[in-house]
Parts: sequence; structure tokens; C-alpha cells
Amino acid sequence: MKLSDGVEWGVHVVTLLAYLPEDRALTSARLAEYHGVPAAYLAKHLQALSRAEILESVQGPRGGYRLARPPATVTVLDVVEAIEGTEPAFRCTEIRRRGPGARPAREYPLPCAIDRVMRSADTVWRASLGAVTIADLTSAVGRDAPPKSLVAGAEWMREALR
Amino acid sequence: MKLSDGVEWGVHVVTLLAYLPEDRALTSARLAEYHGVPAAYLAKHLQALSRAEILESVQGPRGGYRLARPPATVTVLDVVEAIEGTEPAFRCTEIRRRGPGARPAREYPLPCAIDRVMRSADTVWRASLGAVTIADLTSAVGRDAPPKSLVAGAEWMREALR
DNA sequence: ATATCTCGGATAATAAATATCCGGACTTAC
DNA sequence: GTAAGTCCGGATATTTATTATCCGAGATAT
Repeated sequence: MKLSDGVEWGVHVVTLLAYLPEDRALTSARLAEYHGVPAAYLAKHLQALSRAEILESVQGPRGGYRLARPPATVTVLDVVEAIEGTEPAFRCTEIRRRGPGARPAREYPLPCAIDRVMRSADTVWRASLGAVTIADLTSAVGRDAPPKSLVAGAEWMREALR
Repeated sequence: MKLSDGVEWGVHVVTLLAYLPEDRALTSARLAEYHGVPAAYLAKHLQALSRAEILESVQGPRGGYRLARPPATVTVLDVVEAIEGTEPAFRCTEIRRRGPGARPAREYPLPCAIDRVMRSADTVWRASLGAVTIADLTSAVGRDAPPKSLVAGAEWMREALR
């Protein structure tokens, strides 16, 4: 069980874009450069975030990506699900209905007990991620990041938007 | 993000073995037959459960697997971690320390904010799985399973232990 | 208007994780 | 003691994820 690398990149990208001036955008190449990740693969995940209407793409010169809605309305779960999908990690294959004890489907009114346990864990996991917004992350970054890093980041962005 | 098939098999196997008489064992072939899953691959996961001291293996004729400890002392999390590993699904690669804003490691006293969020979700997920024991599952199965399925299962086990 | 820039999607190559199989080592029952 | 039965761990195959490349469609600044 492992989350795609894209999840980490995606959350970082969305967090960075929260610092972007309203009417500007950053290209996928710039975003890859800033985070030090492969541009081609990041581009793929950015498309997913765009389809999920978390990011908005702007074509042509001075184009790129920007947030499609305010940071306080985007949760970490939104980003994770845009990239990783909404399917639960555990998929019950109903093995209780195979083998010697098997009975016709209608005799199983309730979902498998094991499935229930796994689903419930999945639900609290998602709830936990859904409780944090991108706005929360930017506050945390503002609080925790090395001051010099913030300054350098702001400088980089000024340059990138030139 | 997807859990291995072995997780589902493993939980089912452990649950079934909770019904086994104290001093007997079931071979991996029998367990595979009962659940209708590939024998060779199930065997591999059984080894993992054995290493984790959830199951106990008995070699030679009349050998096989049985529980290493009482069902009430084994949680679903134990089984999941035995098969899937204990590493969190999200692994922070510290991309905040790459790119233009990068600073020397010592300037980052706290873990990355994104990592904290993901870890926290991972923690509640594991806590949720850790709150359910195999004993809970056998009760649930006894309550929910089609009565005829329980009878047939008991009959199968009698035969398998012949 | 047009040349330039950007995303979007398709394709292909590579790496990694997962699933499957097989032969050897060990234990037990007789 | 011995033969049958079982697990164990490594080797193999298959699938999935990651990375790279390319070209077309659309948008924009000049």
C-alpha cells in the first residue's frame, strides 16, 4: 500500500499556488523547477487536478495553472482524491461466497464484516484529510518554514512572473 | 493506493482459524481451497503471518497453520501490518528542501506540515483497524453469516481434520 | 493577423511492485 | 530409520506505476 508520489507533489503545488497573485499563473515547467521534480510526470498530475476543478489552466503566453477556487474551500482530501482516485484502498472480493460454505447471493443481506471494518477505517482516514484545507497548510508553512526560505520563495515567484 | 489481495485473504484465514480446535492445524492448501484463492500465493502470505507470530506453523504430517495466540488478542491491524508492512502509505520526500527556497536541514526543526497531516490520517486509520479484534470478527460472522453457510463450514472443517 | 506559448492527450520506454511458481529443508508419524 | 507431508525462501512472471517524448488545439500578446 503506497500513495503515488503525485500526491505529495500535488499538495505542495496547490499550496504554492495559494501564494500566487489572483490573475497570474505558473507553468507546469516552473512548478516542476520549483519543487525539483520531473516535469513530464508532474504535468500529468496537474491535468488531473485541473479536471477535478481544483486548478484552472490558462493557455497561451503567460498561461499556466492557478487555483480554481479559494484555498479555504479546498481540502487535502480533495487533492488526494483528484490524484489517487476515490476508490477505497481495500476492495472486498466476497471470498465468503466462494468455497464450501458458499450460498446464493440473496442469503447475504449485510456486507462482509471484514469489509465493514476496512471501510470504516477508510472513512476516518478520509475524514481526517478532509478536515484540513489548503488555507490551513499555508498558515502552517508561514509559521514553520525557515524565514529565509519564505523570502527566497517570494523572490523566485517574482522572477517567475516577470 | 491499493491494499494487497493478501490482506483480505489473511483476515479471512485468521478468522477461520479461530474456529479450529486447539491442537490441530490446517495446511495452506486446505486454506486456499476453503477460500477459493491461489494456493501458492496464499502460502506466501501465510509465511508473513507466521513471522509476525499471529499464526504458528506445524510441519510434517498433520501439520499446517493455527493461531499463535487467542483471537481476542489479535487485531485486524496486526494482520494488515503483517502482510502490508508498517510503513505509512505516504512517504514525505522533503521536497520543501529542494528548489529555490531550499535551506540547510538544521533550519527545519519541525516535520513538513503536509507530512504531519498525512501522518495524522494514517494514525487514525491504524487506530480504527486496531480497535477490532479477530474475536470481534468471529462474533460478527456468527451473527451475520447465512446459517447454512456456518453448518457447511463446520462440516468441511470436520472433514479436513479427519 | 500571426507567431509564440501553453495545455491536453496519446504513445512508448523504463522501473518498481505485485503475484506466481518451484525445489530444498525440516518435522512428524509410523 | 524412513518415507511422506509440510513449510520456507528464493527465482520467475505479470501487472502496475513512473518517466520521457511528441504533436495538435487553443489562446494571447504583439
